[in-house]
Amino acid sequence: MQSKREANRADLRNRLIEAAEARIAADGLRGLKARDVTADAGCALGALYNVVEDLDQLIILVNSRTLARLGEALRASISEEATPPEKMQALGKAYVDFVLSNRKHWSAVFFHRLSTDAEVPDWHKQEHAVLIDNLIEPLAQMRPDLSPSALRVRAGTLFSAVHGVVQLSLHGRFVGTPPELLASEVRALIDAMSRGTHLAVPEQ
Amino acid sequence: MQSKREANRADLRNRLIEAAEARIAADGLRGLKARDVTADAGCALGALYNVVEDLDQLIILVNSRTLARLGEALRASISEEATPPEKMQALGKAYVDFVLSNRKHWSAVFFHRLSTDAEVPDWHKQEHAVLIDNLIEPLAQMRPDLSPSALRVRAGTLFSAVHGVVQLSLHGRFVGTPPELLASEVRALIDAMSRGTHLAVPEQ
DNA sequence: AGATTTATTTGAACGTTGTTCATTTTTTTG
DNA sequence: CAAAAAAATGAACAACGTTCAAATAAATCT
Repeated sequence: MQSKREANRADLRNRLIEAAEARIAADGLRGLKARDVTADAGCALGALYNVVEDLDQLIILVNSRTLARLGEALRASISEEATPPEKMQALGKAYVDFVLSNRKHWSAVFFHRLSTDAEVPDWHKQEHAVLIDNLIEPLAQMRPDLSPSALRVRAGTLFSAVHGVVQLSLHGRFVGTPPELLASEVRALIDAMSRGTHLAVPEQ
Repeated sequence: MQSKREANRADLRNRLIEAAEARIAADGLRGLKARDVTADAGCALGALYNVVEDLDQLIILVNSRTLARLGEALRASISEEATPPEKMQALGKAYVDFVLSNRKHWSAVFFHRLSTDAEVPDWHKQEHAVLIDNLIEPLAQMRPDLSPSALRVRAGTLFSAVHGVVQLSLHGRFVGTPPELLASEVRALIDAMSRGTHLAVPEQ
């Protein structure tokens, strides 16, 4: 059997991901050093490259986990009996809450840029869908005129707008919403966009 | 006279800023290397540190120029006789246009993070005010109920929302607005927020 | 103008990165 | 249990940003 090899490999991989996750939580993306994570995971420096392509790919694996956790938080925030506008507000609040209690991890998801040419793998791009998946159903109820594809577009715009407010509030210089007003401004934004976004999305 | 010293100093500083500006335009923030800019500017590697604190500070100086150009583009986009909603739409369009034709420089402004502890100098934080300055007057006309400070907050939120849509459209993975729909989605967003943002901003 | 002091420019050298690869160690196979 | 295959190791490398003693240039003084 070759299961021992595979098991060890998977074990080390997980230890590295967890070490990287902890380092990012503590010191942010910039605080992630190959020598630190390998020391934390209890392996040699070079071992990292047996189990993972790159430091970049290790970051992607951590971001993948973060997106999964965020997706779960968003999904859990909507109760079946809420009205569509209530669901949207719940999602907005859940997003803000998640960001506030996972700031470094959230920054890693949205600030990480690949070093050189390399492209973000497709499977990881797809994982970002959790950011808008839960928006589509309530939005569809409020906008029966929109086609499924137009709905996806508008949901993406809605998320992006909320995300922008959150991001500049925490990372922006001077122009962002003051953090103590973040929650209420996001509420106002979602309110405005839920009620007021009645311009059509051009098809095709 | 000691003007020759000062002149040379200022000269080199400008050459370095321009070299850095060109490198950022070509290769982005990650493509900015001390050895490259000093070679481009025609000085020794160490000379950079006589004239500028840091590579980070050099980036800030480039970003400062970018913000000035952006501010000018925004100011120029509003015609005196336009209605407040028209002014807002003009600002939104001007922002999108500027980003599209200055992508790398714009990314540098919003993605640059200082390496270590150091804080962004206050004068540079203040420069970001150009992003919302032109929004306040039309917004004030549409929302006479808001106090000056509430107006600033709401203008910041409005800008942040538009900025988020633009950013995730260009840099986002999968969830952002498709670039070909960016202009129309920003229009819809501004329309919604201009007409619909009627929730109060809590004072203090 | 020439000598002296003062300031600046220089690039070799340092410390810290991510990544590689010959060698050693471990695991699997015969 | 020996031979073959795979994986783990950490020294070495290249590419960074940054520093600093030495060299060069500018300003000041007699």
